[in-house]
Amino acid sequence: MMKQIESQLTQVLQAIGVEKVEFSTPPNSEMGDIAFPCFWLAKKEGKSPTDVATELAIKFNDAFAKEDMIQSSLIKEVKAFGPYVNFFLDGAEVASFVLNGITEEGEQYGMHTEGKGKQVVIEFGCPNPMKVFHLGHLKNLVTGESVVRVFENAGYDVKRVNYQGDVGLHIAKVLYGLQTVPPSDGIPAKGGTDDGQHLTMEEVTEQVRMVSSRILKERVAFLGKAYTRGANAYEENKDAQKAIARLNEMVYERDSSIQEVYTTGRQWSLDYFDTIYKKLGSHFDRLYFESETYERGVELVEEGKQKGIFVESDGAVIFPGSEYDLHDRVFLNSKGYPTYEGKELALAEKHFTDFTPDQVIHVVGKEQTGYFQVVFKALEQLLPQTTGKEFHLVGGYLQLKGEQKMSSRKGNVISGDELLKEVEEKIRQILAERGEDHGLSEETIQKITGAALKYAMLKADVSQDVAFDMEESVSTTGDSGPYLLYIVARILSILEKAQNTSNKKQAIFNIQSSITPEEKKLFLLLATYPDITKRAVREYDPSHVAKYMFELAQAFNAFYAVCPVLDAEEEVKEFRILLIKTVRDVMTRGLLLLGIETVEKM
RNA sequence: GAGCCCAUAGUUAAAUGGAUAUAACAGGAGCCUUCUAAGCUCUCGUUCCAGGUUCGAUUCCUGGUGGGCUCACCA
Repeated sequence: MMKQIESQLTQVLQAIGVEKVEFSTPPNSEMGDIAFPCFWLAKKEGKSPTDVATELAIKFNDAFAKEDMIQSSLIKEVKAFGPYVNFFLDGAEVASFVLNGITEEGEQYGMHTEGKGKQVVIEFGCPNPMKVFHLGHLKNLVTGESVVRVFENAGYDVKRVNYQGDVGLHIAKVLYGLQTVPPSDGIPAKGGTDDGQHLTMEEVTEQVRMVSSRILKERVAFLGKAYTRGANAYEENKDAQKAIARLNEMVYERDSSIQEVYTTGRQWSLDYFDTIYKKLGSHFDRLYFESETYERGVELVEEGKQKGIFVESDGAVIFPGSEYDLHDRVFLNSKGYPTYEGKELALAEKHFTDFTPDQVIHVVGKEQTGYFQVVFKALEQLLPQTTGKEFHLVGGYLQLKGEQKMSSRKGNVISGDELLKEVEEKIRQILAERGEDHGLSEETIQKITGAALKYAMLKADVSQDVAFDMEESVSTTGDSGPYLLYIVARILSILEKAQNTSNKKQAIFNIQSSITPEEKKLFLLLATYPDITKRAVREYDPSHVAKYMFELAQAFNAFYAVCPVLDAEEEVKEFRILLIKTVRDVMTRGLLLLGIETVEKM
C-alpha cells in the first residue's frame, strides 16, 4: 500500500526531472510524512544536498501552483528540511486511499505471492526424546512456527518437519541412569535397592512397567532424573563410561534386552512433546528420527568414501573440511557408527525424496554454525541436488539472566512446560489483583499465556540472544504479548457496543478533512503492513512483524486516548469504526503470523 | 592457539550508510463520574576504546578490550 503512495510521489518527482527516486520516513510527523533524501542527486550534480533540496522544493511548488504535471491529490504540502524534501500528505486522501486499497485486497492484504509454486521444508523443534524439553527447545519451537507462518503468508508450500535424536549417547545415559536408582526417587524398586545400586535391564524393565501407570509428567521426570544420573556418572567414572558406550551400541544394534525400556521411554517422551506442541499451537507434517537415518547414513558415508569425498583418519571416517577453509569433522566413528554428521546426510536425502524442496531451512542455535557449514559442503559433493538449498537459520540463545548456563546434565534446567506454567500463574495473579471478575474463560487465559511467551521470544531479532528474566521477560505490560491482545480486546469491545447503538443506517463515507494526526498515523502505519511481512520472509525473521505489531498497538492507543469512537458525530463515528475494524484485522492477521491468537475480552 | 558471532540508557531491546539514536521496563511527576488504567501524558538517562573510508558511521574496514560459541570419534 505504501508502495502505491510512493509511486504517486515518484511520478510527481519524475515529472519535475528527478530520475532516481528512493524514499525514507522522517523522524517525526511534524517534519512530514514521506521524505526524499537528496544526497544522491547532490552528488550527481555536484551541489550540496541542502541546496538541491531547497531548489527541488521550489521547483515542485511552482509546478504545483500551475497545476500542470501534478496529478496526486495526496500531496498537501512540500517542504525542504536540510538535505531532504519532505512531503506532507493530505489526511483525508490518505485515509480514503488506504481504506479503499485494503478493502479491495480483503483477506489478501499483507500476503504475497513470491513463494507461489515453491516448496520449503522447515525443520524446527528438535527436542531429544528421553531428555527434558527445555527453554531452548521452547524458543526454537516458537520461532520455527512463526517462520513457517511467515513463509506460508508469502505463498510458499511449507512442510514442517521435526528431527529428533532417539539414538545416541544421551539415550544410553538415560538407560544407565535407570539402572542406578537412589531411594530418594521413591520409585518402588525390586529387591530392596540401596543408594546407587545397579539394576539389571530386566529389573529396569520391571520398574518401567510399574511407572507406566503414573501420570505423564511423572514418567517424564523419572526419565529426566535418570539422564542426570547417567550423564554425571559418565563424567565421573570410567566404568560407567564403558557401560554407557556398550548401552549405546545396544541401542544402535536394537538389542532385544533394552527394547521394552527403550520404546516405552521414547513414547513417553514423544507424548510429552505432543502436549507442548498442542499447547503452543504447533504441529508437524513429518517427524524424523535418528533411528531412521543412521543405517542409511553409514551407507552414504561409505559411498562417499568410494568417491573420495570422505577419508579415513585415525580409524574414523571424516570429511576433510579443512580443504575448503572449514574444519574436519567425523562422520563415522572408529567403531563404524555414524555421528550426528553421518546421520544428517541420510536426513538430507530423505528431505529430498519425501518432498521436493526449493529450500530446506534448519532452525537451529548458533552453536551449530560450524557444524552445518561442514555438513552442507559434504552434501554438495555427495548429493549435488542439495547445493544451495540447505540453509541454517541461526536462532539466538535463550539465556537465563544472572544464572549459570543451564544443562540437563546438571539437572538445573527450567523446562518448557514449567515456564508455561509460570507465565500462566502470573496471569492468574494479575487477574486476581485486579479484583474484577471478567469471567475470562480458561481458553482466554491460555491464549494470553501463549501471547506473553511467544511475543517475548519473537520480538528480538531471530539470531539475537535473548536474556531471559523470569520476572521481566514474559511481562504483561508495555512491550508485551498481552498488551497487543489488549488492543484487540478494546477494539472488539467498542465494536460490540457500536452494534447496539448503531441506527443500522448504511453509512456512505464522505471522508471529511477532519482527520486527526492520530488517525493519519494509523493509516500510514496500516499501509506499511505488506512491506513488513515481505521483509520478514526475505530476512527469515518474524521479529519484524512483532515489532510492527507493537508499533501499531501504540498508535492505536494514542488514537484511542484522544479520538472517541462511539461519542463522535455519526459520520466520524462510522469512519472511525471502519478504521478500527481495519486495525483489528491487521492486528489479528499479524499476530497469527507470530502464532498468537487474539481474545475477545481481557 | 585458530575461526565465527556479539558489544547501544540502570536493564532488555530498535535504528536499507543519513535528519534531534528509538521504545519498553525500572526511577520521578500526573491522568479513571468519559468507548477496558494489562492503558495514556510528562520526566530522568545511551552508541566499549583507538584509528580509517565517507559530504555523513550505531551501521562499513583495521587494530585493541570484554563476552559467547565452535574447533575428531557427543547431539
